[in-house]
Amino acid sequence: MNCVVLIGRLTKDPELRYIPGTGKPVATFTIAVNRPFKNKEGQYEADFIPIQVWGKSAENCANYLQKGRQAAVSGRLQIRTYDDQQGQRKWVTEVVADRVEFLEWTGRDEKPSGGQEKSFEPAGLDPEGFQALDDDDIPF
Amino acid sequence: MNCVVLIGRLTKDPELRYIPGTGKPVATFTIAVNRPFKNKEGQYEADFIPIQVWGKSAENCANYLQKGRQAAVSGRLQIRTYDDQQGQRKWVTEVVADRVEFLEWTGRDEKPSGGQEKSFEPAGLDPEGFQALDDDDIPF
Amino acid sequence: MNCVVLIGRLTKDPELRYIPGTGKPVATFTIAVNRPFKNKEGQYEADFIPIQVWGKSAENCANYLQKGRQAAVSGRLQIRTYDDQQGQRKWVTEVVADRVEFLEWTGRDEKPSGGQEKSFEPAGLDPEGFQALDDDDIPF
Amino acid sequence: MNCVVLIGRLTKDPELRYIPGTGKPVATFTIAVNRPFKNKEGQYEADFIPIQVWGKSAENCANYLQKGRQAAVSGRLQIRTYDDQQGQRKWVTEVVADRVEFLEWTGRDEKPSGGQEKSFEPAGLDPEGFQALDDDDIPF
DNA sequence: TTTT
DNA sequence: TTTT
Repeated sequence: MNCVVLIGRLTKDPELRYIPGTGKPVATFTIAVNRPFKNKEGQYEADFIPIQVWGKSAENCANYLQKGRQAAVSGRLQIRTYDDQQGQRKWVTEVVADRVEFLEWTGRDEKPSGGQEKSFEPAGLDPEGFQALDDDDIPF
Repeated sequence: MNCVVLIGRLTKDPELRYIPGTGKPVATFTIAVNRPFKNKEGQYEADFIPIQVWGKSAENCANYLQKGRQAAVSGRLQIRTYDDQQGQRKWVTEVVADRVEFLEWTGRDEKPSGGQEKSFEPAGLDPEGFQALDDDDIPF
Repeated sequence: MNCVVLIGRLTKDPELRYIPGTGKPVATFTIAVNRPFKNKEGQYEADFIPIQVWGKSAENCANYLQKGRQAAVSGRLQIRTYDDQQGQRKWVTEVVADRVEFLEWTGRDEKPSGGQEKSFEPAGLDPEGFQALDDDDIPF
Repeated sequence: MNCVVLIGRLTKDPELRYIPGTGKPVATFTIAVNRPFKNKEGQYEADFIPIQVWGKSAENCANYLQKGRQAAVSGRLQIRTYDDQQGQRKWVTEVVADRVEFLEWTGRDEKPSGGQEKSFEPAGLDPEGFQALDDDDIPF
């Protein structure tokens, strides 16, 4: 059993790539999850948690999410190892999402300046956004 | 282990009561959680899940949540039995929340018509909204 | 978002059925999830939570789980309505599992009486036990 | 919202320390969480996830958990930074547990050799094991 | 090395 | 740098 649920805001726009060979889409981004308590300095802090999403859901994230947007993510914790340029073994902990929900939608904030907006659909209305990911075995 | 995380919209304004004797606040409401797939008729459906919140968090819900608002709830599943007026034993399943986050805030949608708005703070900025509930043993 | 994780013991052996027409397997059982606190009488209580499992995982549950066994279940909360024999509308809350893990194995308690035992594999070693369920739209 | 639920086995005995000054107990250990799918080589792998537990629950873990034991952990993901001996900034991801359940108990496997056993109570029967942690602001 |  |  390995379940994670997070709600937070993107620190940057998602990055979308396609795995060479298979063409499988994968999106990565980081969300800032606010802590529910203050630190010693009386300030709220956040945890910055890297997210990995595969398949059609990855493309939805690339299309509909941007820096600052709020999202809910469910998935599993995964630890990945790699060797850096100096040959040092490194560990990365990330959440492999099986589901991403978009918690803000342009229905509300569209046309602030009359400009053309990205169409923005909540994941809850997008059937393609919900498919399970089954391609976790391809590391970067 | 008994963990539940839900995101949905309130079907009505929360109801706030105070337990006679102890004065302990408790809020109840129902959230509509959209299902991520269509039914046979090609329609999305929702599950309507009753929520129970205790303590200071109950008062925050009563102050900041209203019908239609989006909220994230974490807590535990609880089954409560009672006998109805006809003496029939009934079962109620509900989520006893230990945490409620408010996912929309008037910073964005304030003054749509110039009317006076409820002040609306995200739970993430309200330290009082995060305290753990410790009084789950008082049934209705 | 609708995520549930439970750990408890089966109150009875699972029941396995096959949906007429599709032949889709579905298993149902109830788990007793102990509450982490005492009631007013100083006793621990449990919540008895109905579980529904589909597909190959349903057959695994029927084969490997029995009354008293401990299991971990993850899935989503679902509320189902039906009309009883008296034409009364009834509500049932259940957890539709997308994953069931078996937390005890006969490696430890095998052959208590020398009798023939069900073969018992932990879910963690049974690749078939992990497949996602995709057939949640068939109500009973 | 930041919820994690894991089930796995301890890779080593827990380490228990007391924070200088406050005397607050904190236990740390790593659990191996098996992945539900095989890698390219046809082998199952595991994620090794560091856990941090505070307060009375920390002492319970130190007393009742050992290398190889199975445990269920719920809590939140936290990312901690520190500077190593070379002055390099490092990131550590860990789960701060608010609840640990012990999934095996000596009631079953006691006296394999007639030796004296640690008394072993499941967390579900140990009221002290369930108290909330409120001291997350003390880093190592 | 970050979101609001 | 790991559990069963």
